[in-house]
Amino acid sequence: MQPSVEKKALIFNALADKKRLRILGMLKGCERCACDIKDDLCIPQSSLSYHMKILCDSGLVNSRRDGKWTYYSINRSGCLFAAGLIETIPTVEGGCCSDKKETVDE
Amino acid sequence: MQPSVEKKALIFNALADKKRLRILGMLKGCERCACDIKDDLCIPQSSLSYHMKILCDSGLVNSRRDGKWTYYSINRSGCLFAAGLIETIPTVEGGCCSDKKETVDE
DNA sequence: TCCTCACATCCAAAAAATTAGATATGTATA
DNA sequence: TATACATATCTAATTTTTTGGATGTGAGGA
Repeated sequence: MQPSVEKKALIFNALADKKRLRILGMLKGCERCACDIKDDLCIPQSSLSYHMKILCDSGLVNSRRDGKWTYYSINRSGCLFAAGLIETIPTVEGGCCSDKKETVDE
Repeated sequence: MQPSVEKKALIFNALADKKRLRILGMLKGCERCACDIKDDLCIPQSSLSYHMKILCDSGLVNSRRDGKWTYYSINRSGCLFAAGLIETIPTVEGGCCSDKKETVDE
């Protein structure tokens, strides 16, 4: 079953920001702590926290507390889920719009 | 090669809005004219035009003029491209962050 | 040509997202 | 316990996005 438009918007909104896309790029293949990301991006700590919350709430990023530090990493299954949402955009699952033929590409 | 963060943000931003997600849902499998979408969504014509421009500029939707009407449809290759962008979020292509091992899921 | 229709664009107001300093919370260390 | 540190949350200001009426454009039809 497809999630609600609210849930989808939450996920894609997390991806719709240049800073957050850079953060995801920094998390490729490796876990990183907040201060590390903050230094690389040269943004205030409160701003980093704001963006990390959006990324975590979307399910695209995991967070893990270790003592004083918070480590972030890519949530692979969250990313696959999001990719799947886009892949199904062109597909008709239940039979919409009065059984018209599917559109051809260009 | 990966597109710029600006280009990625443009694409995901198009998907990050409830109205635009509903529009994409309406275009599943069939082409629709602007007035048709406007009536279904119950929004002013200028607002619909605004959202359709964002969707077209992102490459997710095609537009076709036929006389007085403009028909919109899903751009399948645009959607596949966008899905691919998400799929590659967890993958390391060039070897980033000092050769650390890739993170495991959860 | 004049008129109407479908749609795009313009513009100012409203709403939402982002920023960054201040403050709060939780953890380790002395 | 007192302190320092890392991060989360709060808050107001700023920026960006969205809205919707007004206007412009281009395509038919009379």
